[in-house]
Amino acid sequence: MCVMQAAADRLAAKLNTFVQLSYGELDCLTRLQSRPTSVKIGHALVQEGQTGHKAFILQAGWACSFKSMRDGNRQIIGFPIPGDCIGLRSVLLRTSDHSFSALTEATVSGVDASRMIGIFNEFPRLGAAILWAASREEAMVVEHLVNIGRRSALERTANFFLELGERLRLVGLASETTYACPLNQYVLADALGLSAIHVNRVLRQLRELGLMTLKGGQVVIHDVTALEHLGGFEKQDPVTRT
Amino acid sequence: MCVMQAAADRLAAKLNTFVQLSYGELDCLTRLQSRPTSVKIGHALVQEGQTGHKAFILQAGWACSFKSMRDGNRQIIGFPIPGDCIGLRSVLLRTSDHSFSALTEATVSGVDASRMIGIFNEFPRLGAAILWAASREEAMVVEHLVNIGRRSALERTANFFLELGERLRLVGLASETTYACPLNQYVLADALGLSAIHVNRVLRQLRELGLMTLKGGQVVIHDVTALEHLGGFEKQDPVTRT
DNA sequence: CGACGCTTTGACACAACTCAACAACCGTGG
DNA sequence: CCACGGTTGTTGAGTTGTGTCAAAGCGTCG
Repeated sequence: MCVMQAAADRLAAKLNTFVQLSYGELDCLTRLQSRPTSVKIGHALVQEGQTGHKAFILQAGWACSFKSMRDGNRQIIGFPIPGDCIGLRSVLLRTSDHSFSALTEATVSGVDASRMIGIFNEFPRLGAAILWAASREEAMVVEHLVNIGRRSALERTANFFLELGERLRLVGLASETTYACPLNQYVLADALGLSAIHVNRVLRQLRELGLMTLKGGQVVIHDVTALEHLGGFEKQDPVTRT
Repeated sequence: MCVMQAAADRLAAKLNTFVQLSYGELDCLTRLQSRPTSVKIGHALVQEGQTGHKAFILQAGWACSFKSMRDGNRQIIGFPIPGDCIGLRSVLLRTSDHSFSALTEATVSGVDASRMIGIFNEFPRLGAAILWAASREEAMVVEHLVNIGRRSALERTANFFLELGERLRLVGLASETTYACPLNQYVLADALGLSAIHVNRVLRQLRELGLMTLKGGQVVIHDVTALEHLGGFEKQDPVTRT
């Protein structure tokens, strides 16, 4: 087992949960990525409408993917956390349909787009693993869609923080009831499809109900069961390997 | 050019727009699919939470993918149209996170899940093409998310019918200004994140503004420019082949 | 210290939901 | 042929959730 290697490279660690990767495949993944570089806060990684991009693997820090609209509003699609791919789709579709920007100082490794396609010839299993990762990402977007489309602001927010917590826990960045979360109320509003002011009201309500608190970039969940019930949250199935 | 073959199989036709497929690859696609079978209206193709499914290619008719919630509500994720994959993700993730059901009489071809994985070894380029198709699908979900999250009911509905029209036009099922659309107001409500009654009011408004009409399963767009402006609609980029 | 970013609060407006009823349409069976 | 029930569409009245505007509180950092 290549534990060290897996720990050093979050992408490998992630794909490895899906298919058991060989040394050759792990090596290919390593060569695919450039040396990690750091990104300043607020800096855009991928611009909407751009062509011929790179993709990135987020190694540390927080980012968000979003689409901005003509009226100046924006909708945040998701928050990549360490280990997640950024802009994978833009490599395949050749043109990005949304932007990415760093929410905190972050470090990313670039992935060479042209070599990406070549992988499918050289290491087909790796291709399947990447497809699997893309599918997981899409499943998250679907969850997000359901959340916004069919839940009230309160339920929606509860669900959001539970889901985020679960994802962070999978990569060791959250405990059972607490995690660091640098998202401010404006960012949350853009993610939840609410106004920033209403996010504030909702957070207060969650606090007053004794369910959870977001203060100083720290989420603390006081009553997991009640919060899960409110948010209509169901635990994810564990991953089965192929 | 295998025009006949491409026309006979909608999946091949679709993937072929991305990578130029060889005879071997086209043949593989054909073998991958079972003989088309017909599905009764309202019948479920994939059940949420099921494991070990097949995927399907929709050859004719309408379907929808949706997630249902504990309170009986549901959110429709998308409407596969002929040529689209159904349940591709459930094959990869091994467990489906949402359901599919037929909205009209439909015909589908089954795809064998186990062989699906094998494709990546035998025909890597085909794997890349499938990944590309999955990416397109995800881009549609993202559009849907933005639509629901950041647009008013009126804008949202306008955008929805324009987007649907464009997709149908790509497969020859819509003209510039009109297309058949068997979706009733309840279904539209579940897709747009609105109540059925409000959908009715919005449709009336669109009608009274002289923008578009939905009557008797037929969408007629009266003023494309104005509708596009209202819905914040931007035409898709044409596909570039690899 | 002031400036700035973020949070909090209140008052009010408006969009969208709910409930309740009715109208049009369509296939079915008498 | 008409009467019927079921489904879908239509409309109005009243309620509620969420957005908007305006202003003040708080921390942090220069």
